[in-house]
Amino acid sequence: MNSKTQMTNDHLANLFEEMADLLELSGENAFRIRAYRSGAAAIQGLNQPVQELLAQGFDLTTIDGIGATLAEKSQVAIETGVIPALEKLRAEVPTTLRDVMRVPGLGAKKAMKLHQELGVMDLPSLKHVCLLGKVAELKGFGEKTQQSILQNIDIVAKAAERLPLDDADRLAESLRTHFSTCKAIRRLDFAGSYRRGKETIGDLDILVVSQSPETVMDRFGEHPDIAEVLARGDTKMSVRISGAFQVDLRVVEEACWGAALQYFTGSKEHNVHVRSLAKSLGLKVSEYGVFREGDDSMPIAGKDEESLYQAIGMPWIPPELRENRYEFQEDLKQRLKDLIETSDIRGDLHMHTVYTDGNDTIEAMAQAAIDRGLEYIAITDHSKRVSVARGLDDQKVLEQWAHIDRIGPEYKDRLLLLKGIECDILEDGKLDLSDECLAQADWVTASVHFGFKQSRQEITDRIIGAIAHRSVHAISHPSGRLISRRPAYDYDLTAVIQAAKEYGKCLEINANPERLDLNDLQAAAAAIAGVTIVINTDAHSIANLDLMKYGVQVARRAGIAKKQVLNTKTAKQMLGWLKQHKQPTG
DNA sequence: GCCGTTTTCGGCCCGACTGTTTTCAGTCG
Repeated sequence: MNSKTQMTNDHLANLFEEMADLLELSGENAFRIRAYRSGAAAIQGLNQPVQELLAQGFDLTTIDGIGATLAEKSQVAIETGVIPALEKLRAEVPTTLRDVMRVPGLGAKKAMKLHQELGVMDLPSLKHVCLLGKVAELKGFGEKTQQSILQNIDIVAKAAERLPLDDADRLAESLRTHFSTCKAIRRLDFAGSYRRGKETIGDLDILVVSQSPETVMDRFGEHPDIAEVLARGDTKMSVRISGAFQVDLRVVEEACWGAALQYFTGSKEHNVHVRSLAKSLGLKVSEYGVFREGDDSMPIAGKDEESLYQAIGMPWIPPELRENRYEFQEDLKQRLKDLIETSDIRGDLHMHTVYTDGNDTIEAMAQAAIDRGLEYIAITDHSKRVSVARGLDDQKVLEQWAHIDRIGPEYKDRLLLLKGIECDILEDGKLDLSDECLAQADWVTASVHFGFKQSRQEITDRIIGAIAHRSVHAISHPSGRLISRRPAYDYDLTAVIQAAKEYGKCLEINANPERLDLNDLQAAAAAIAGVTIVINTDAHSIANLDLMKYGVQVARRAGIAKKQVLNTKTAKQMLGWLKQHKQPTG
């Protein structure tokens, strides 16, 4: 990597994660390993690239979890593209052993033992020695371990797959229904990253109150999608459902429901902080409750989450914020008071109809919006460059807007119907429709759908050019990523944010679970800079209008307040905003 | 390796489960 190439925060964090893995394989001190992992997490949690921070002379050691060593290594990594200590480790420990230690049931110690005793280098050579029966002969291993490795080795790659939020919702619903007939259950909820609203879910955690864990686990085992029971104890059971997805069940006593829910909701980093905080107050927090140090007999809190947080001097923290990012900062109380909720949303400013690639008519979308309690929507079909979607040219979009003008009065007092367009930002930086046409729109959101391979500068210039255009109100799905399918194009988000701020334009959180674009960190950066956020479904059908909650979850995770989101305005306020942002023509 | 209204040294969250042990290490979350 040369100095002109960007070193993203993800890339830098990955280097530290690799350091941690290789140190772990080398048998290093566990706390040193943890330091690299939390350093990686801290970097991933930043909403501005480290490269930019360094260029501004920012002191990285002011970041929690980054000390002198990691700051120094970050600087070197960004300047040279490599970390010398990591290069040295790579020469000593095969980096492919990282896959081996990810096989369920194996860890660093066992992976290293397999390497040293049997010459295992990677997953294929691991499979080979298992099939030869050599693993079972190793001290500390056995027949069962060998069998489990063989069973699990092929799902290592698949296990990396994470469920999008809507799929996770469907699975959770199916499980809830499955358990609804189980009378032994007094209380049931989902915890983990699902409850925190992370953009993808790695596994699902179910928490249950019951006097009869046996009955609940038996019922769990009857779910038709279960491929394998991974573990079953007195209170805890783990299964793998079809594919590689894992679901964990934990049965707890009513008295420690809150402590257990808090614990299993995580994040791990949040919990470490909570427990440290407790410890500093002479308390101990576990999934069984809050205890006075040295006295495990009687919990002083933990029946519900509120009491747990109260015991450590904190207000209840919404799950979306539990990432050890902003929730322990001074301004928490104000932040909680203002935090956006799905019920704050009054309009949706990005959706498609049968005019292009949507499934439903304008009238159907309008009625569905009314049914969902929205006060206004903008119809924003594609412009002509998106030919696969039969995008609209000047003439066709004017026809559509005439259609909206005709039917608009029918919805008077029920729904404000805005004439909008999702206008492509072309490869040459121009917009896909004429200025005269765009000037007649109520709402213009601009998007990049093509030319993803252009240079960072070119794409950045295209987006900023659109932001500067007098008819444009917002940029949709600003990064262009599709989760698990396509990375974001290379562009300068910081510059885009600055331009949006300067021109008073909005940046979108696209609520489609495949996009969630901006993501939580990017949205936080935009909001902190003072950019107005708009949360839209990008619906291509009536049903898609229900995706709004996923976009709101992103905003909540970003700590965004109701007032920072454009479409929390009432219809009247929205009209006022549009009038105010109408640029003089000519 | 990080961090500090008890600490610049000496801590670092805590418990369940499995497989291999004969009292526990490793793994997982």
